[in-house]
Amino acid sequence: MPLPEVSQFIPHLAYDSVVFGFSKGKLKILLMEYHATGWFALPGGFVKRNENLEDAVKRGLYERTGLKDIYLEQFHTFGNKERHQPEVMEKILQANHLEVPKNYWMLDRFFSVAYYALIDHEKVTLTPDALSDSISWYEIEKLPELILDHGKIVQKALHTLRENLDRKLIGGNLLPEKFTMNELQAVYEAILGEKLRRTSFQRKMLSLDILDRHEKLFTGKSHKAPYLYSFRP
Amino acid sequence: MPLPEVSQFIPHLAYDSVVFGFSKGKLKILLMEYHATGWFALPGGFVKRNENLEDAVKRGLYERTGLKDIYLEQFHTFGNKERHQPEVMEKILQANHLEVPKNYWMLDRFFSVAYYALIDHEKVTLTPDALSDSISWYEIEKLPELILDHGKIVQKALHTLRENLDRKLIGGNLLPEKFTMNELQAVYEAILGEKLRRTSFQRKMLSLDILDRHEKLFTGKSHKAPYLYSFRP
DNA sequence: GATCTATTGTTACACTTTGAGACAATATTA
DNA sequence: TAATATTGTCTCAAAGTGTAACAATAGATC
Repeated sequence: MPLPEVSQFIPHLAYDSVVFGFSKGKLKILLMEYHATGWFALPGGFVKRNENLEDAVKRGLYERTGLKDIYLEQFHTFGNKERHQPEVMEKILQANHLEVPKNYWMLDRFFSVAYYALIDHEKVTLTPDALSDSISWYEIEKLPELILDHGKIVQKALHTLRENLDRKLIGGNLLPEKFTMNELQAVYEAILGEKLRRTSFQRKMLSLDILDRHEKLFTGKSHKAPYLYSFRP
Repeated sequence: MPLPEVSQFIPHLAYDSVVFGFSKGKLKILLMEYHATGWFALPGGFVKRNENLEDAVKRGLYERTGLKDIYLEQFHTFGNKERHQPEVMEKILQANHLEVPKNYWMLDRFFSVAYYALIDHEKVTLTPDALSDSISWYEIEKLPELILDHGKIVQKALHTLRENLDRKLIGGNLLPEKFTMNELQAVYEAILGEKLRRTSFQRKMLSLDILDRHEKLFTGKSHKAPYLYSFRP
């Protein structure tokens, strides 16, 4: 792998993405593990000289998840000078047997525009990039330590997600097309980190008039079968 | 005035600020008018190489308003490539009789991190910067046309301000230390762009338990005098 | 000083929303 | 057929909100 050249990219500017997914009742995010360092980081990248900011994020997400048309929200730009730790990036590059020139642009100070994404856990095809061993799901409750300020970025993403939960149609993006009311409630509970009342939740969701009710889902369990719902287009 | 050198600043990165004030029942923002162009813009600036992003914004606001400890919220970063219109900055510099070198850094593509600020209209001492004729207040309802995407930035700031109105203590930052309930209501109405019910508003504000009630304000008018309130520290 | 006017602070009442639980419906097992 | 677990709906109380009425009062008018 050749070293990226600064002529292709905007210097000093990067993005990081907090990609949320939901499976087995848990809220999870995607993390990358860099080669030979044991270091974990958010999936991020650089913006091309002639590329829209949001398109750069979509490009990065497409390369790593295979998904287009992802639900994306920009939530904060991190610009403290304490973010600048050139030895971190240097070690990551060296661990890939790359010869890092003096004053190489990737070692400069970077400002990072952070986005969160919501995706259907089942639909992704995870592909690590050239610098990393793996990209995979980690429970939001059990994250490893992350490089730089990525831990703070995750916390801020989660906080924003909670604030937006009532105002934007978030639940649907984390579930398949059709889902039961119980599954939707589990998503809300995982995001909020608290239990909700079943009856109140059902009444509230139905009163919002944003769900379509479909056929019942027979799971083979010995009890009443729940209806399937979808978000009204 | 000498041209700023790129060695001092982070290239490709700027900030813009939407500074809200309230007077005579109207919500207003600060705009600068550039020399000899008739062009209006938001107060903005660049980030020094060794400066925190937020400190750069505070520095710019201090230079223009004389205020420190300003209520600041970052709300979005604008990064579309359509923002890049080098002829605009070139004309602004030329109008100041500056010799603009070829490939001068200020003509490059810029990403702008946008903040809104809330200040007490009475406390400011407005000082234009070297490139502008004036900095002054404009009613949010009667803004002139702005350069680049600054009109969109204002709209997004206003939208965010409305969304945050219930969740953050916004009203107090736009008023003097002590104020009447009517003045507070006028701030809310100006931000939301709609009339509110007097009695519901009073009950709601008092029930939040965030206001201290002080002495009455005697204005000389022939009716019951209103109490003064302040936000509880 | 008595009365009038405009505005403020509070209360009353209807209506809506929410919390908490009860209850009926039902898919499968025993 | 009865038992069990879960779902969808309803009930009732508690809390919150829209609306209007009412009482309080600072100054003006007589």
